[in-house]
Amino acid sequence: MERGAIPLDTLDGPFDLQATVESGQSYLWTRADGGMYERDVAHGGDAWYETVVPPLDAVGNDRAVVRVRQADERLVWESTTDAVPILTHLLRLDDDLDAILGATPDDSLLARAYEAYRGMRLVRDPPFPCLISFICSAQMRVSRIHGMQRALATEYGDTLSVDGRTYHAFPTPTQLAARTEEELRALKLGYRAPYVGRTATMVADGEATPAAAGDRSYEDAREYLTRFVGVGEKVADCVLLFSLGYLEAVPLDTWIRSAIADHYPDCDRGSYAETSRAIRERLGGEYAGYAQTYLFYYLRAGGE
DNA sequence: TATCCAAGGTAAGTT
DNA sequence: AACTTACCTTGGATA
Repeated sequence: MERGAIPLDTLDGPFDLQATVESGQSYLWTRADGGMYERDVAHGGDAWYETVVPPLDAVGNDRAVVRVRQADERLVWESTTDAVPILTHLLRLDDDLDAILGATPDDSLLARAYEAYRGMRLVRDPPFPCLISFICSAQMRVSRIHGMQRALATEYGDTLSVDGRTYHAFPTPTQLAARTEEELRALKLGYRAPYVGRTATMVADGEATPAAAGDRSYEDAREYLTRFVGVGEKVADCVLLFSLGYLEAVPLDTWIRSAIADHYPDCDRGSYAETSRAIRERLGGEYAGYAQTYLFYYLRAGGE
């Protein structure tokens, strides 16, 4: 594998790999020590994280195995190709985090969340795996969502062997579409199994693709994504925020809804669309999704 | 040890 | 359009 390192002082603002990868935005990385979401890694800890990256339109890469760890103020990587453009894309190393956080409103809850997870960035997950991940996320715990994605990759994705280690790529739409509902239920997807199968079939058949939402304005893009089975407004917002770069998207999940009830009650406007507009405005508009993701991670970890 | 419950919601059926 | 209800599974809480 090729090796390299990205000095973190070349970025605009801080970076925290553990917070970025384990905050519940992406379910496509695994920690090499196996402790993902379960055993604590101190912020700034030096665990290896690894993933198989599909070809990305924005990067122009071939499929690649990427391993990365944060140590000594650097992002150290090993990869089957040059990982710098891939990591820059996936982990949003090109964001000016100081400017983004600086542009959000003066708010004591947000300030505590920013302080607790200083350096956490949003991710840019590959669109199809992101879509499937969040279809699986309905009424499910973070660690189990991750387990489902690992099971899908292990069972139905390509197996790669590099330097004596085995990696599993996330299944392609065609690979997933070939599975029956019963097979997917056997992976403990529950009632999400037919959603995953039918959505994979839609993509495999060329009927629609999540990346196609990216050409639209934010609310049109959200509406577009709800054509996929198992995708409502909340899951659509997750795909827009964590894959397609709509940083204004604020997924109204259980945690942000409780934050609205406790801290921004005037933003509860009844319907998803109207509440979404109100909280988006309250969290600063353009980068409201950054604020949402800090709040989600902070509140889920027990912060108040 | 047994039971209960909520987990990053959505689809389908009613009013 | 807004409101109900069913839905798989399981780890952790409660009895």
